[in-house]
Amino acid sequence: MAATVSEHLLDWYDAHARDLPWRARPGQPAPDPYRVWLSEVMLQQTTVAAVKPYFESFTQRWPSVDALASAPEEDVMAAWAGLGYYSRARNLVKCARTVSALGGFPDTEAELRKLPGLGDYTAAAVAAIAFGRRAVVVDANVERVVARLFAIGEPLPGARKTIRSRAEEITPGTRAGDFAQAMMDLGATICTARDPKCLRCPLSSACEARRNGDPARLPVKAPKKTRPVRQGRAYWVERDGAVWLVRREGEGMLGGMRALPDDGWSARGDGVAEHSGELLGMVRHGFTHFEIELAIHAVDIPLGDGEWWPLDRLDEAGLPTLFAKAARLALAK
DNA sequence: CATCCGTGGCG
DNA sequence: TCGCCAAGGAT
Repeated sequence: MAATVSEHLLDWYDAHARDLPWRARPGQPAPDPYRVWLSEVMLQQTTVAAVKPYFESFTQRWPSVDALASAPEEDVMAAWAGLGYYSRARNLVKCARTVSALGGFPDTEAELRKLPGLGDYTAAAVAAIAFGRRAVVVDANVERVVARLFAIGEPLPGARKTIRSRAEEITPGTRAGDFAQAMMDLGATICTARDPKCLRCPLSSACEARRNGDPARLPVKAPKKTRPVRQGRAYWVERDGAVWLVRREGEGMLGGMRALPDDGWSARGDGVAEHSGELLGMVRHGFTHFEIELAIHAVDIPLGDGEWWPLDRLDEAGLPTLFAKAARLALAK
């Protein structure tokens, strides 16, 4: 019966696969491992719609892993600005340089897993999609589909072991890459979190949750904590058509990204001393585990270690969204 | 195992 | 309007 699930799903995929820029077109040879890897990293916790324009610009600017490996890190960080989870961009550069030095991507799941930024999911996905390996690819889509297919009521994250074992059982020996992408397409378009479209699902007849009557209930998740609201200040220092920008250090919040000087609200210990100046306005922004209310103050003297950035090229600075909002506010005054 | 780490869209 | 959610990884 396990074979039946993958066969139904692959048939459905052959007819309904989404046409995505990182996928090989029908008739083309296997997809370029560089493009598979790049897309998989960009897609970590990020929607297809958000990734598309970044994937296009990255592959145009850096067509190969060697090209990316040769790029200055700050150029890559700036190009990543707005996509979020900036440790991905830091690891992207590290990984590209490692792979370039190796002469290419390793072609096994175990070797891929050793590269920076590739965890269990991405190593399995690249091994299966780019190299045709049989690998068990488990992301949030697969977790949802499998939890419903087998009516696994145990809440996440405790259910992960059970889900992985069920996913292993239905993963076919060949076309594991297509199978993985089919599961993700199914999860993204049919077996969605809020409103599963069971009437169009190729697996509906095998689905235990549907038989039980309430597939949308699964998978069960632990309740989330409410996000606290932090307050902070950022400083707008403008002189001769330029603004003073710093580059945030380290691996923490927005690490490696250009930014306005701030008072250390993100608790990284490298904020500048509190200054007062005209209050230009407030910016509110939500992060994963807290919200920030940022007061934007105009100040006359440059603060901290930074550089003057021409205002007419500010969009090229690569400011993360919080500071892009702050800049928009300041420039509108 | 829990926490940290962005962002934008959707119901 | 707002909580939830997305092709997770590192520590």
